[in-house]
Amino acid sequence: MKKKFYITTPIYYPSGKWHIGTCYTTIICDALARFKRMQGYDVFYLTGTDEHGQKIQKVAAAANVPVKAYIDNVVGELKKLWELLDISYDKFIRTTDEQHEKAVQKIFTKLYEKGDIYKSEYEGWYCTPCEAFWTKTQLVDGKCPDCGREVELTKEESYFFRLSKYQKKIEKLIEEDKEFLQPVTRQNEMLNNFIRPGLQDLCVSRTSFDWGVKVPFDQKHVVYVWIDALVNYITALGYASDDDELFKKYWPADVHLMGKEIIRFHSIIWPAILMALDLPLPKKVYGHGWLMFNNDKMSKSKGNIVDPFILCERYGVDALRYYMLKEVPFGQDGNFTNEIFLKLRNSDLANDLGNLVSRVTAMVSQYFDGAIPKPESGDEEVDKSLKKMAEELYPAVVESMDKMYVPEALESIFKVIQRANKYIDETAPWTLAKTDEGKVRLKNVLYNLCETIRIAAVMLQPFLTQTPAKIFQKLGIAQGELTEFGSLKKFGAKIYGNKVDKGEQLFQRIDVDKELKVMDGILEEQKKQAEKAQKSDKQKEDRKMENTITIEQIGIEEFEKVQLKVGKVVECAKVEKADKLLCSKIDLGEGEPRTIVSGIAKYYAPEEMVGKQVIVVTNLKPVKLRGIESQGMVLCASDEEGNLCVVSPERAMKSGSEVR
RNA sequence: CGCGGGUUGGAGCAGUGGUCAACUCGUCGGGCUCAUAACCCGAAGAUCGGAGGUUCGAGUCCUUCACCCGCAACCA
Repeated sequence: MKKKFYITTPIYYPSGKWHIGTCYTTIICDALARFKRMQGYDVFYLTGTDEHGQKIQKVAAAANVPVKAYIDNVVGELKKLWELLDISYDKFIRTTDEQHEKAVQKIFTKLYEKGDIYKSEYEGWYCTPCEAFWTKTQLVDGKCPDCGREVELTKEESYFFRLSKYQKKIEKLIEEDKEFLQPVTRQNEMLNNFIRPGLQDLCVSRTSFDWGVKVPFDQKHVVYVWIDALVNYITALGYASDDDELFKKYWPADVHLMGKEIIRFHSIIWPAILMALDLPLPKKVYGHGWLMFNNDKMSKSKGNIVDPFILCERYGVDALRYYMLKEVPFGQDGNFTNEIFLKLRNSDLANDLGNLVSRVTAMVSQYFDGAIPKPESGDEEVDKSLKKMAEELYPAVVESMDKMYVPEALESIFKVIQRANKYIDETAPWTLAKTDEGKVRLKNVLYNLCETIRIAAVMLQPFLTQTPAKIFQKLGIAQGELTEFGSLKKFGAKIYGNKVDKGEQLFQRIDVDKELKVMDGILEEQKKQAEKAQKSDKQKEDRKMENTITIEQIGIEEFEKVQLKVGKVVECAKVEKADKLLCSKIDLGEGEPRTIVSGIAKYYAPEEMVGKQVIVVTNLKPVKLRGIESQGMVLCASDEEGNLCVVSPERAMKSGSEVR
């Protein structure tokens, strides 16, 4: 029986437009999946979308579209994107699939019956600002241990997963199974930051929104993301359904691949859920780095997203796939810039690979009338060296791929391509062609080159989806035995006699400077559109808010409850161990200046604050922030990107002046 | 001292005690003319963040300082 290989991407959240960062994980998984398939594994490659939750509900409401219709549209685009990028997934799961929803309910019920999910009734102390529940023993002086504020006996009942129960087992798992969480640097991060300090039971239901899977035995609750989303990896295989053949066959997963931001959930919560279900754990959770754009985190609001559709249309799918697979050091953050993208496409794909194929096919046409010659004489040293490299390529790539070092695998392949280019210089076919004796030798040379190209093309198939087929076509090779890994064991496939077809260039060279300007133009256009869209979204959202949530109108007497005064900052210092906090002493004309902590350290230096007049809410309940009691609040304006600006009186006023 | 990572030629990076500090891009020079102004060869360019220490010997180990970046915390 074939060995199985089950690989997954995370399920993506369809709250907006898809961009190049979305493609990264998926392309890597695709390359791994294709590689394993070619190796003869029985591969199951899963991807999909996580479609529940409050945010989706809101976004859809803002767009004034029924939730499901909204999602269907976005998911449709995602599927188009995967088609464009030749993603060979075996299943696309949506958490709104009936099978998934039913299975989630069964899983939830099972965990509940087992006692690993319990209802927290009236014994949870809830800190509203922290959105956190605490047990009585966790409270400090009856207050939130996090922020020191009052907590309330919550009226919102919730279901909890007993994550704490699995703490020891999770700790042991990560400490002992070094293969489980990769790269290793994440292991300590998880252990020190999350596991050892103690795992708290996890709230796994909500009543605050209803776009989700209903808790079967308590309809006003909706299953929250942890369970709903994570279990997709098993429900997609039919776990807890009538037909669990796939589950029996493929579980446990061989690799869950994801971005580093969600490692925590996959390495802690997910195994705990599986333990609770008495199921085997995935063999590996691999967190890769992020793809940065011009060294900036990809963000939609900045409008700096490269549209993959445009990139593929202009430069080809393979160029994009190549970039993703080759340029980003695995496990680390990578950078995407248009310039590097274009340069890499030129140097590797056009110059090395494309040009090699071009020059070789040209010579076969010119010297042998288009038929690949059969070698007649023995090998010389150069031949041996070339052949050796070509023959050693497959094992080398396997080794890299087993470690998931995709860039390294591609590097090996391109080493061979470069070696072939060098081989042409060393053998100088154009000189050989001039004499009869040389022509005999020339047969060997050109055959060796064609065969090397064939080998490289076979190896490239998991990574590039268009180019290898084009190369085979140029060499007159039909898809079949000679395009499979099995044909790589020895150099010398029977391709002589094949008619080559020079045809079109594989990759047209690009004038980088010129093209960069074009791309800047496109980006500029996108930015404008993004801004426009944001504005109209905002408007829609605002309108919606008015209709539904309606900000409560207040009378003047309510406003007067808030006491605002002008104050002057007399002292200001950074709060230790806090990035965002400044602690100021503010004179409010009360004799003693007040101590007020504000989250503006990112925008103001302490010395810059001293002497400034600010508006202070003076009758706010004091609150402890990082151990300092803050006796009020400094008013600030903030935009949607979070930029802050303190509000000052337009002219200097006496400290303590009232503001109304 | 919350946890972790980083600081190596113009850029990006490899290198966990011992030959000339590797590779890619860029720069400069040369070769070739089959090919997509491409390909091949060669050269220049690094006191390996600072200081101290261990050692016969350190980019590599230890101490310390500085700066950068994640994660966590924090934003009344």
